[in-house]
Amino acid sequence: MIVTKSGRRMFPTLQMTVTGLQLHSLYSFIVDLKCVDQKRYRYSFHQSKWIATGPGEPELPSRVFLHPDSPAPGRHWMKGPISFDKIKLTNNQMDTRGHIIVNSMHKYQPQISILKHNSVEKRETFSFPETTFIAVTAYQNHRITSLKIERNPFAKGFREGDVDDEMRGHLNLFKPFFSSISSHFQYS
Amino acid sequence: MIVTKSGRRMFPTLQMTVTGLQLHSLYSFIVDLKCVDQKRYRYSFHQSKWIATGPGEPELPSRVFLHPDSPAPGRHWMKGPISFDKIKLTNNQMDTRGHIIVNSMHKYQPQISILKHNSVEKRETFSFPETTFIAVTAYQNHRITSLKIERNPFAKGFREGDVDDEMRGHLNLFKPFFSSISSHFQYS
DNA sequence: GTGTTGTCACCTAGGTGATAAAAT
DNA sequence: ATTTTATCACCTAGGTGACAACAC
Repeated sequence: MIVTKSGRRMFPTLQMTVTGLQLHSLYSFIVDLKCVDQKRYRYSFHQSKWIATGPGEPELPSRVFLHPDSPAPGRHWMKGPISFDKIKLTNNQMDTRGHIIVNSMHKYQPQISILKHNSVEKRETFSFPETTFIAVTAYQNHRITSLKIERNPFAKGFREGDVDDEMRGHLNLFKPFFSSISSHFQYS
Repeated sequence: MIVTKSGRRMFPTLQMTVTGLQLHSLYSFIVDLKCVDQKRYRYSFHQSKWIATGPGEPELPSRVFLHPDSPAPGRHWMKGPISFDKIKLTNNQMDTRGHIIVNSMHKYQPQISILKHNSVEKRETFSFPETTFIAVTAYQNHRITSLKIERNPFAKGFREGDVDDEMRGHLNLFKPFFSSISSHFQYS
């Protein structure tokens, strides 16, 4: 995942559906990033894979992303997929804009917390392994670059089309969808 | 104010500051448009003014604009000016997008309501005379058109500049501000 | 004649990876 | 040698009034 000083969105977007909430109780949804191991990674071009290369940076002041709809009744959250597309990542430890701070070349696991606003607050935290990533300031793997260019609408300018837009639209019908990672959670 | 089928923002933007709210009580802010008289208007080019010309259209199904921050604690609303820039007006009576429906060539008075979410709900409605307007599908008065072009950033393409942007920036320092109508209310 | 609609060029605002320069 | 930064062209997304065509 690309990380910049001014903050970069995640792509694909973190997204989830949830069932089992109480229709009229208030909930908040919070995302944070857990550094999965205290290791620095480097990409081996020969082996085409990431390799852990020893002790990483110290843990960073942890920031969280509060979903802008929070707090909202269960009814609202269950209307459809909950999208975290406004999350921005930065490697600037002095960031003042509230973005989530990460160390480049480190591996992260997004965590989602559901906060239930009752007389007693209840917090439940969970994560989906399919959403782990390594933060970078420049892509290390050409196939990741291609995937992002193909799937992110904002990178359309880098697509080199032997097919025009209309034809591409038809072709896309046969490709797996990949503009968000959609996970599901059953609240209980 | 221009009105279209698909919905048009208001310009200048409705905006207000409020004091006197309880810091931790929840409030919602609601805007609606009151048809000030059941009259249709036409613009007299000779007299350079609007003239009432008899009975207007029947009252329309009233729609309201709920400020997207609602509900929020008093503390939030008093942090700074509350902007209603997302309001959109339409003349399409079949509108399905939740925009506020108005009749063209009729005069309207925006109303703001503060809803206090307590054990007992309290609603207080008020309006600022400086924000009345007549809805149109095309500008009738050339001086209004000029004002909008001068002040609305999105209309920059229609400014015919004998001065470049940097020079204009300096000149603007001497002009009265007119990109929003900012009113104040003391809650009690 | 009068008012409305759809389309357009021209903007604001901001999200992409490429690239060269800089930092480490 | 490796990683980071700043800038850029090229997009998405959507807000302007002008204007010609249209409806009544």
